[in-house]
Amino acid sequence: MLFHIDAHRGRKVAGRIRQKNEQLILSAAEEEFARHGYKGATVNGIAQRAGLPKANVHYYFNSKLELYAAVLSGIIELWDGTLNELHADDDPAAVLPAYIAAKMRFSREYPLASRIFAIEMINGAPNLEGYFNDEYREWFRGRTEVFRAWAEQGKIVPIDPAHLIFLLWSSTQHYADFACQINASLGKESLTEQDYEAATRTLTQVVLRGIGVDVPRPVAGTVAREA
Amino acid sequence: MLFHIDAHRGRKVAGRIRQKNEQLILSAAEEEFARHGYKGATVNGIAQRAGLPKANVHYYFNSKLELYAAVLSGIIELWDGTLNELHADDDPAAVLPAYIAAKMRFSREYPLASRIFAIEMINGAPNLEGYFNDEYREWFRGRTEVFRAWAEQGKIVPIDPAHLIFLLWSSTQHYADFACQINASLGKESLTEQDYEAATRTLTQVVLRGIGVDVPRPVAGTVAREA
DNA sequence: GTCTATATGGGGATAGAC
DNA sequence: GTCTATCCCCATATAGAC
Repeated sequence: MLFHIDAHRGRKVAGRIRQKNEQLILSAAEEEFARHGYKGATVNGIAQRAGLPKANVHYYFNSKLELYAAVLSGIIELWDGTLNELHADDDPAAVLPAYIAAKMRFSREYPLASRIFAIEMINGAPNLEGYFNDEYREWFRGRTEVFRAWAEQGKIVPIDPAHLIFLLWSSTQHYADFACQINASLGKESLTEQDYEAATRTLTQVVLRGIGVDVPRPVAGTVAREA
Repeated sequence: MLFHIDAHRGRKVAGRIRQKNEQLILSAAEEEFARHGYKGATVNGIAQRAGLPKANVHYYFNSKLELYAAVLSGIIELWDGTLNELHADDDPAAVLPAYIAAKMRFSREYPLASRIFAIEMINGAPNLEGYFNDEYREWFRGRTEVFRAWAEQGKIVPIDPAHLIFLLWSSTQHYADFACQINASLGKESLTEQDYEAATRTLTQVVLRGIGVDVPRPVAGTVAREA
């Protein structure tokens, strides 16, 4: 609780340094938490990865738990949203492929976020007390209604919407969370752009066809059968 | 390294006690590792759950890591096998529903095993060095060949077999690993037998239809529309 | 074989110099 | 704002009595 003397110039510089360091720490923490879980990650490891002494981590984030909470809240912000793009009057043949592609892109771009979230779920979400509340349940019910409406309008076959959503979530997140097993199965160090395209295509194909929607022609620009 | 005096009766009793205690510890360890991860679980917690003093855990399993390895190896034994039931000359319409049902049953009966395996994967399988070797890769390739053969015989539509397998794995394991989120979404404490039936049915329906196999009528004995 | 008491190390957190 | 040195707790592991 110190106040600085030279407010105008001092604060600007300090603010910049603070912002930079906090970001450094958050990125390092994300990596460590994803690799070792909450308990397994150490403040020391996070500090080293960030290139800072351990005490600085405690300076910016009072405790390890507080730091974890900050990482987690950043992830939650990223999380929601995508599924909200689907509406009852949409054409599933158009919006579902977009949704699957978005989720796959997410798995590829933010694998660490996906893994931290997954570990949190597996452990019973001990740090997300407030997240799964009545509001969440209502939101989910609203999302299932979209699929139910599609079925009623004959756009898709009658299907249990909740379990279909779970299928979409699991199959896409799998590419981030189980990357290790996937790489081993395919005999690669990591997946290429083409692998992700193949995964997205396969998933889209099975799901759309699976709910009775005609599979659209590949989007212009996608490799079709050159390989 | 003590030897007992009354060998014949003593050994039998000792063996029985040992077996019972080792089983108790393994079960307790499974629970703790699944809830808190490797580092997060404590030998104390495991001992308490098993109803034994901490030192006894070290007596039966020399170190925490050794105990974890024992738990993990039990899981790996359970793991493989199911996918081996599929053969090129099978009828996918018959064996795929059985496979999906078996995986779903596994998720329901051994959720802890599934979660420990999942955490291990997310962390990059640090304790499964030997597992993902050339033999594994070969095994996986063999499994993909089954689907390729089905496609060639016109039993299913042409599809990327590897990604289809990932879809089967992810969507079924999800019910064990993300039970927390699933329960919250459905507004339940835990899923009922009916929920699992609905999940299995939905999954089977989407996948079979998705790869161009006629969805079979519900198996005799299954509740069809009473609810 | 069982259990209490303890050694040892590592990790989170803080004091206090700069 | 930054960083070194240190405190203290807790977890693994073991020694040794019973």
